[in-house]
Amino acid sequence: MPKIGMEPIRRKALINAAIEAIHARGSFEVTMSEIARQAGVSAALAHHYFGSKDQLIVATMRHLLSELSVEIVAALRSSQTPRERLSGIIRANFGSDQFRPATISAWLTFYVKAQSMADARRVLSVYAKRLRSNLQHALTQLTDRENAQHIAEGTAALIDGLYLRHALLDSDPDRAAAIRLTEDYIDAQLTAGGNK
Amino acid sequence: MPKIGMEPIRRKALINAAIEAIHARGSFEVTMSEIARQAGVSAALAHHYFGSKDQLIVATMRHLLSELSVEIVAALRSSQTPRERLSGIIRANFGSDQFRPATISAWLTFYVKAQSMADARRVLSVYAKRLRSNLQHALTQLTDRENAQHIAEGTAALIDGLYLRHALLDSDPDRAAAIRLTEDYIDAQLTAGGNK
Amino acid sequence: MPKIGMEPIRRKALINAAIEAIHARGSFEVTMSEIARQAGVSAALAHHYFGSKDQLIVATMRHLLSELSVEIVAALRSSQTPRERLSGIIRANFGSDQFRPATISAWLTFYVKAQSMADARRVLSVYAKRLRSNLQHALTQLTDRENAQHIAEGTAALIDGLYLRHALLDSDPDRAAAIRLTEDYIDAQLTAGGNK
Amino acid sequence: MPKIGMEPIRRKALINAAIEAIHARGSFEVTMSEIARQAGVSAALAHHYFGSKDQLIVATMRHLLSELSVEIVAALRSSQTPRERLSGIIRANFGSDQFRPATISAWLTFYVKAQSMADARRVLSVYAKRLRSNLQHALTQLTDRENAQHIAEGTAALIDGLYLRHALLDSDPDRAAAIRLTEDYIDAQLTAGGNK
DNA sequence: AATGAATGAGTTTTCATTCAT
DNA sequence: GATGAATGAAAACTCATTCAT
Repeated sequence: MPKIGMEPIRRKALINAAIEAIHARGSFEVTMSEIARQAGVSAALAHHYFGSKDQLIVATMRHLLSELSVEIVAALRSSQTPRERLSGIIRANFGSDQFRPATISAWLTFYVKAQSMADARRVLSVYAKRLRSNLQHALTQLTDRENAQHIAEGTAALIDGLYLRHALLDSDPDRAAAIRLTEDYIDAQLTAGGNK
Repeated sequence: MPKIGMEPIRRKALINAAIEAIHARGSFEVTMSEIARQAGVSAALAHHYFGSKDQLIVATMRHLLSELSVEIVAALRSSQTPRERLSGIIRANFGSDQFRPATISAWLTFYVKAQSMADARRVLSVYAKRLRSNLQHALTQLTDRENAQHIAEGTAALIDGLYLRHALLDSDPDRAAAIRLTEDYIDAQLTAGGNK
Repeated sequence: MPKIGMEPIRRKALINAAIEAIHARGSFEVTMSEIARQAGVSAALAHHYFGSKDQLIVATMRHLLSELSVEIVAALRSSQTPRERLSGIIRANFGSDQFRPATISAWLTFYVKAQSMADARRVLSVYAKRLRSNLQHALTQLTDRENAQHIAEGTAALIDGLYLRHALLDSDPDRAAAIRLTEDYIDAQLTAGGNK
Repeated sequence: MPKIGMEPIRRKALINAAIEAIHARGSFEVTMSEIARQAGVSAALAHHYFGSKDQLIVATMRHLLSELSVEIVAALRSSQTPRERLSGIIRANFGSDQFRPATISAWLTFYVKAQSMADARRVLSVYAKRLRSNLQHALTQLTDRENAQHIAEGTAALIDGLYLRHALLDSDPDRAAAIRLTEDYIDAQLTAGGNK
C-alpha cells in the first residue's frame, strides 16, 4: 500500500464519518473519537488532518454545501427556461443525497453550531445568500423584482422548514411530496402576483 | 425576603434563565452553572429543583410550548371565521414573545436536542402535531380535505423555516414580513386550490 | 400533640431509620436525606438532633451494641453454670433482633467505618473486648487459662465470620444453624483441650 | 521510556494503588484521584483504562481473588493427603500476601460493596462457594458428608471472622495464631465427629 | 502516515450542612 | 420543635488535544 496521497482519502473518510456520527448521535454531542472510530482511524489522526474539532466541523459543512452547489449548478445548466431553473434548484435541494436522514441531522446541527461559531455562521450565510440569489435571479425573469424577492424568501424558508420538520420524523423523507409542496408554492405565488 | 414558597419562583426564574443563556451561548453548550448564575442561584439549587440538566431542558421546552399554546388558544377564541382563525394561529406563532432572537435560538436547539433525547422528541412532536391539526381544522372549512392537508403541511414548514432562517440573522426578526409571507402563502394556495 | 419530649422519640426513630436505610442501600452510601425520609422527618432535623452524619452513625452503633449488651446480660443472669453462660452469650449474639439482614448489613458497614473513624473504632473495640472477656470468663472456669483464651478468640471470630458470610446471602439467616455451629466449636475445643 | 504496551502495566499499577489507597483511607471512601495519584497517573487515565470507579473496584476484587486462587491451587498441588490439602487451603488464606493490613481492609470493604453492587456480589459469591467447595471436597474424604459440610461452613466462617477481627487491630496480624486456631478447629471437629 | 498514551480543563452531579422563619 | 431554602465543596466522569514513537 502506498503511503502517499493518503491525505485526501482520509479527509473524505473523516468528513463522511462526521456526517454519519452526527446522525447516529443526533447532534454535535459526537466526540472526535466517535467520528474517528466511524472512519476507522485514531482520534489523533483526525486532529492531524483537521487541526481541531471545530475545523473538522466547518470542513464537513463546506463539503455538504459544495455537494449541494454541484448539484444546483448541474441542474441550472441542464435547464432552458427560468421556470425550469427554479425546478432544478428545488430538485437539487431535495436530491436523494441531500434529503436523507443523516444529511438532515447534519444540516440542523450546523444551524445550531452557526449560532456560536463564527466560521460556521459565515459558511451557512454564504449558502443562504446563494440560494436566495439563485432563486431570485430566475424569479426576476418571471415576475417583478419585489414579488421575486418575496417568493425567493418564501421558497428558501419553505425548503429549510421542510428539512427541519423532517428531522423530527422517524420515517424516510418523502422527496416527491417536498418537491410538490415547493413547486406549488411557486406556482401559486406567481399566479397570484401576476406573471411578467 | 420570604423563605417559603420559593419553588415556583425559582423554577420560573431558572427556565427563563435557561432561555436567555441558551441564546447568549447560541446553543445547548450552556452549562448548568451559567443558567444558575443567570438566575442568580447556585448550580446546586438548579439540580435540586429539576433533578438534572436534561430535565431542566425539557421543562424549558414545555414552558415555551405552553406559552405558545396559550397565545394560540387566545387567538382562536377571538376569531370568528376559519380564515381569521388561520391568521390568529400565524400571528401567535410570530408573536413578539415568540419570534425574538432568544426564543428562536432556544427553539432551534430544542429541535437538535430532540434528535437525541426521547423526552424532548416527544414534546416537540406534540407541538408539531397540534400546529398541523389546528391549521388543518380551519383549512378544512375553506377547501377540500386533501388540499387542506397539503396547505397545512406547507404552512407549518413555512413557519418553522422562517424561524430557522432568522436564527442566522443578526438583525431583529421582522414579524410583519414573516406574517405577510405566511398569509400570502395561504391565500395563494386557497385561490389555486379552489375555495369551498 | 405535646411539643415536649420529642427528642428521645425522634432520636430513636432516626437510629432505626439509619439501620433500615443502611440495609436498603447496602452500605454507608446512605445519605442523611434518605435516613431522615425513612424516619419521616427532614434532614435538617436529623442534624439538629445529632449534629452530624458521623455522630448519627456512632449513635446507631452504640444503640446496636447496647441492645446486644442488654440481651447478653439477661442471658448471663438466667444462666446457672459456666457452660450455660456460654450458650447464653451465643444465643444473644444470634438473637432474632441481632441476626437479621438489616442488622447484619449495619454491623458490616460499621466495621468498615471503624477503619476510618476513630469514634467508631473505639466503640467497636469495646464490643470486641467485652465479647471476648465474657467468653473468657466463662471458659476459664471450664479449662485452663491459655486454652480459654484460645477458644474465646475462636468463638468470637466464628460469630463475626458467620455474620460476615450471611451478609452475602439473600435468604434469611438460619439462626439455629449458626448457634449449633458455634456450640459445636466450643464443645469440641473443650473436649480436645481437656476439661478442668 | 517505552510508550507502547503500557496498558497492562497501568492496569496492574492502578489495581495495586487501589488496594493501598483503600487501606490508607480505611474504606471505599477513596477517590479515583487518590488511587490515580498513588499509581502516579492522572485520574483521567484510570477512567480511560477502567471505564468507571466501580469497574476498577471489581477489577481489584478479581485480582485479589485470583491471587488467592493461585496460592490455593499451588497449595493443593503440593499436598498429598486430604488433611494436608486442608492445611494448604488454610495456609494460603492466611498467606503473607493475603493476611496483611492492606489486603484485609480491602476485603472488608469488598464485602460491603457487594451489598449494593451486583458485580461485586457475584465475584464474592464465587469466592465463597469455591472456598467451601474446596474445603468440603477434602473433608468428605475424612468424615461423613453431613459432618464435612458442617465443618466446611465453620472453617470458612472462622477464616472470614479472623479477617474481620483483624481489621480492627492496629498491630500486624499474627498469621501463625490464625492458622493454629483454624487447624485446631478442624482437628477438634474431626475428632468429635468421628473420622472415616 | 499513524497511533497509543496521557492529561488538563471543564461539566454534571451529589450531599452534608447551615440558616431564616 | 421543625423545615424548606440554599450552597460550598468535592466527587466522578468526559473529551479535545498533545506528544513520543
